[in-house]
Amino acid sequence: MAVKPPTGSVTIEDVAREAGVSRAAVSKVIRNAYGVSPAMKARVSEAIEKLGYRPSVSARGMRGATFTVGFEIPELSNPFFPKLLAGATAAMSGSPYQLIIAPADPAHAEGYRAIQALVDRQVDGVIAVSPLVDPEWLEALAATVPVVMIGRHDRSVAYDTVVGDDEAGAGQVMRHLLDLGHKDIVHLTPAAGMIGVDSGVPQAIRLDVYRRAMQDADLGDRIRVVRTGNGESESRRAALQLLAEPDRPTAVFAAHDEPALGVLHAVADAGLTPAEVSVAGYDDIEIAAHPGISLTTVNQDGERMGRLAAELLLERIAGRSAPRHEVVRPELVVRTSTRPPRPRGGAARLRALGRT
Amino acid sequence: MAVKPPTGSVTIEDVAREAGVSRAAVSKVIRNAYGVSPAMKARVSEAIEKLGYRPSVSARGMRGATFTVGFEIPELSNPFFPKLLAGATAAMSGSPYQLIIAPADPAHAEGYRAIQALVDRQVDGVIAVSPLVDPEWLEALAATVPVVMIGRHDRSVAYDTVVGDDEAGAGQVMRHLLDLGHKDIVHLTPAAGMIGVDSGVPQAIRLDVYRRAMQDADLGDRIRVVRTGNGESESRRAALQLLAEPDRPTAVFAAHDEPALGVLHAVADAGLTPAEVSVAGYDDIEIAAHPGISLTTVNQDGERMGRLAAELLLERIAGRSAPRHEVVRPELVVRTSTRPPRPRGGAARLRALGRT
DNA sequence: CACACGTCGTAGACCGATCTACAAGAGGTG
DNA sequence: CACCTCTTGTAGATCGGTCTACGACGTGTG
Repeated sequence: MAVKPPTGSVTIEDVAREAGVSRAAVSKVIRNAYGVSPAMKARVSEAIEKLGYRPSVSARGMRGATFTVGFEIPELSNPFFPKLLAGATAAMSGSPYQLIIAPADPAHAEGYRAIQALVDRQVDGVIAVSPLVDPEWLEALAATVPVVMIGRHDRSVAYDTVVGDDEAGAGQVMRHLLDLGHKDIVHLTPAAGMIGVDSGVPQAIRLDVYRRAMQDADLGDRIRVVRTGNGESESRRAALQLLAEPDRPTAVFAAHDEPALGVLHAVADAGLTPAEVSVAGYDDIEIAAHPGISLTTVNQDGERMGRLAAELLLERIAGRSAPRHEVVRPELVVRTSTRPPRPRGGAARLRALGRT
Repeated sequence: MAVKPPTGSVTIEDVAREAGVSRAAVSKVIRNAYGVSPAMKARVSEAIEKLGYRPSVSARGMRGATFTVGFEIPELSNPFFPKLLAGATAAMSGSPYQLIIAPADPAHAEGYRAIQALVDRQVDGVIAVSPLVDPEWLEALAATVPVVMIGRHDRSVAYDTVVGDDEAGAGQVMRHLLDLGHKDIVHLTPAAGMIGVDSGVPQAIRLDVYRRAMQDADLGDRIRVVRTGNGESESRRAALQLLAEPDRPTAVFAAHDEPALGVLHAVADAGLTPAEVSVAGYDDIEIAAHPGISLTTVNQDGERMGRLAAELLLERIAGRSAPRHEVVRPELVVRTSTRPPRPRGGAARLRALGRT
């Protein structure tokens, strides 16, 4: 067996008695602090081993560090988030720090509660993915404990950030669609309530880029934004309605891969294929590469983002106070869900003629 | 703002001073224990509110409960596990308990480390999905803290279990494939090292059911088991080799949906479709229902399993000591990735004739 | 030989809560 | 009016570590 079985509650006191030394001595050994003779270290280590002693993190937390970092995350269902976690876990793997994850219960005040729960547990640092929490609140938080935020475009001096270049990523998607010849491009994005007013959440930026790209291509009058929840099923429903309209769009740019999957689903449900309606997403979740899906999307390298966040946090914990803001360059991945638009007959063509 | 900003470190002492009462009084109020007059409660609550006081979980943990339950989980990349978490989070949502998740770092002793980390942090209970940890170790653990294991078929009196009926689920898959007329059915399962010897892990049972079903159908000589890692890419490679063989199987039964996706991927890569090679999985992850995938699989209702596990754990924490073992009934979901086998020419037909 | 110094180990305060035991005061009863 | 009981609040020990201050014990130096 790799590990000793957990033994009821052996305290530092027990170890001290067993080794015939003081509590302080044992404490020194386990922290390998200065002032320990090899002989004593050996005796104490032996006692620890024999009794299966494990220091209580709670007791430790009362004075010093807990060697725990907290990762707050909204919904695990979107496969992009586990990528962040995987990256962070890997980066943390060598360090003495343990990662614990607090899921933000969507039923409760989005993020706040989960982050609070971590802080209450005396974590030595926090990584969070809550784009909606108030900047001032975060500043106050960051004054208490090192904080790294993922996916925020604001630049506080109090906390670090890791974020993808959504401007560039969304720009690439729009250029791609426009280059293919699409003009009726709909943007699918989370409901307004889910995007803070100019909070700089990624979705808000993607939306903005969409609008500007359409304007710049002289398609300002064809701008159309559909709001829907995250998750496949909601977006599928929304897309079904959209596709049933007489002059349906020729392309849909979804703010994330999950809703994009919903749109693809709807396209299939409506008896259509990407040849009729192109679909693009954002994140490049693993399944997007599957031949049955083959979704054009933007790769953000979530693992790298998670790794970066963990590294920044460890630096902060180690003492750095100057803020750092890392931007990860995204990359368009073209697959078969986006194709040139097919010329259509009837109403759409007439409308197009009437306009030009 | 929904929540007060985190204020440095307000202790119970500060609150007591502010309200002009003793520490013990404040403690009583926050635990809403007996012996508090409405007047004092009001004064104290006001002080708590005013100072933004939050009790330290570490300090609490030193004597009593931490109101924290730990969830150990291997790899988040398989979308089935987040389902468990979602269920547990939902079930916990009403209770005063906070869920924290410890990812089992695959680089380190599988599960042990993560579970230990949780116990070190004084959680009031543990839910774990480590099918490989030693039963004796678990018994020792369960003597210390309430434990619920997910996906184990052993029945200890020390800990509760929540598990799918893999016998039934795998049986349904095999019956389905055999009914369709398949004879050359390959089973894809994790490498032997990943399945403990008769530890009763789900994969071992599915494998066993596969073997017996083949025997019972007089296809004992066509039994073929391919070992591969979890994850899409490994199984995809393995499947590509398999499909390149002269007499490739007509159906593949994968022990999980993730490897099943890999097989589907390989089928497409090889220029084939499920009409030539049927594929079945297990778990019914969300994407399986997507028309581009349409994977026949077994629904396990992961959310329900997570919810059950959380409920059992809360019961244990509340004092129950008699063990409970919940079995969730799985259900075959037939989609288009499984179809009747096509008669083939050449070698395969000759071989078949020679046998019969 | 007295003194300073470096090394090793210990005593005890301290962190922030909980919880037991007890005291003070209010109200009821014979 | 003494006595009992019930309610309400407090003092102080306690949990298991960390950390500072200090003492004891060689060793080297003038």
